[in-house]
Amino acid sequence: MTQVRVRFAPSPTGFLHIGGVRTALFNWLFARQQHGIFVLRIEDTDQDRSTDESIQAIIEGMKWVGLDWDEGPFRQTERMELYRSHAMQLLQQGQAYWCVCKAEELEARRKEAEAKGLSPRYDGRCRNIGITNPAGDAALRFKAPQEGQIVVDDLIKGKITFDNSAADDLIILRSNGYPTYNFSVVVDDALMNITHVIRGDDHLTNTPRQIPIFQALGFPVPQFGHLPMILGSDKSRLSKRHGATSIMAYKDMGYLPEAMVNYLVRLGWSHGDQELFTRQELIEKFSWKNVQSSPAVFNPEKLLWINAEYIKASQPSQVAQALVPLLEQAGLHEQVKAVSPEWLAQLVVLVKERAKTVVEMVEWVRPYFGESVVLEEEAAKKFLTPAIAPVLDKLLARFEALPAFSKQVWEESFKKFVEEEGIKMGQIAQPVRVALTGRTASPGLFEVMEVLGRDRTLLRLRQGLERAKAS
RNA sequence: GGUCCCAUCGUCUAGCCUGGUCAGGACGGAGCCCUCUCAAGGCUUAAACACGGGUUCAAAUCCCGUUGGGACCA
Repeated sequence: MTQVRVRFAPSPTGFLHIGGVRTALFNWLFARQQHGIFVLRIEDTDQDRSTDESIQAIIEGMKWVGLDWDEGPFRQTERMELYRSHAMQLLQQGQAYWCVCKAEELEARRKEAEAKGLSPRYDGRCRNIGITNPAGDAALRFKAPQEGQIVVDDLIKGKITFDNSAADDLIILRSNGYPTYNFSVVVDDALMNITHVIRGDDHLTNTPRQIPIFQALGFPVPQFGHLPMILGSDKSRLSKRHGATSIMAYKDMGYLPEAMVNYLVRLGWSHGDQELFTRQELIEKFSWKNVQSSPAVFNPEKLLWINAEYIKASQPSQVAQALVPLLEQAGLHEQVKAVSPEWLAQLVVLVKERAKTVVEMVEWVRPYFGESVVLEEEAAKKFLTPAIAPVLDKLLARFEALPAFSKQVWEESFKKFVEEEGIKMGQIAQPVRVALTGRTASPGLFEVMEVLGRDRTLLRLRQGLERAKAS
């Protein structure tokens, strides 16, 4: 068996789109499962729209989601000679011919054909004239087969039959010497020994145009697999109108790369009822058979849920790593520097089941930096009242009598206190919570105390007490 | 316009190949429980086979057609 070789071939005309990531992901999973090769190829023949920043964006995005490639990145602009020489080969073999029809003429004839209800294809005017040395502008056209059928046995969609009578003699080399898309892909896929061409199904109808070119060039025809598109909520092709489409935008919004991968692969692929997969599981369980042939609507809510699942299940230290840059962005640069990675991980554990994104986590985690805490005015007004001051005072005295912090001991002491005072847990919990965190919603009180430590817990309780007396 | 693809809860999907299940799961929604708040968690619930014909004892599943989406060719 020959080794599997697949490729991801984006054009660098903007950021890396999540649809592109999904296509890359399916290629990558298949390559890893088959112990094959994953090639990254940049399709930058459209020089007006291609930029180096976009190439960087593609690389950055691929790295973030952990899709590593084995060969490349290759750039088509560095391979122009290959396209030209293979085009010339076809010319010499009589499988391509010069066409001197002007663009305007073609347009006019196309319109005419359409008006007559014919298909708007090239009429083959130059096909048999045998122009050898075109004087002015000339494009090279491929002599497409005129009869018979092409059957594509698609990995995802199954057998698809195309009638050659509808095939067009497409241009392979423009009059400016640049190859056209359909030609350069074929040359690249052939020369790179790609065995499985996995791409978006917007390329499905290009396939019967490309197969004869492989054959004319004398290369084996690869297998094809066409992935359905990702749609927005209104079932139109996913675009900015539906929200962020750049993969890196999701990083900035606090999504974990593994969560993105898990969500994207489930968009169109399934393994029974399983929703969450480790990367290793994906590699093992992936199969074309279970790839959906119909398009899928991108659902941000489910992505959010998966992200929350990953935040809960990931190594706290790993989440902490993703959290740090966002904390710094939020102006906590100094505070972050002052604490240990272990304490940050502990902090993550404290809030991880409340935050659905790392960005949300920043807000949850804010009160635990610094000595005192900023009290939310409304919370303080409601819970730190003169009425509660005596109770707080007594509780404080009790805690102060405890030499060191122990979650278990402090919790017991607290509960005993509540009992002895004849009050309800709920009556005192909220004032304490507000004193410690400044807010009415927080993790469990004793977990909070543990993260704060004895000194800060006592300090904040004291400050809370002052505030309660003063109001 | 031509060619091709697609069609199960609002959404992602299982089931389709090899007809027989109360059409299953998940997100989201609703309700209940747990509870020091907020979450998380647990339980319950509403919600779908696009339509029409066939084939068959029996069709989401096989066949034909219709409709509706989409892609490509410019």
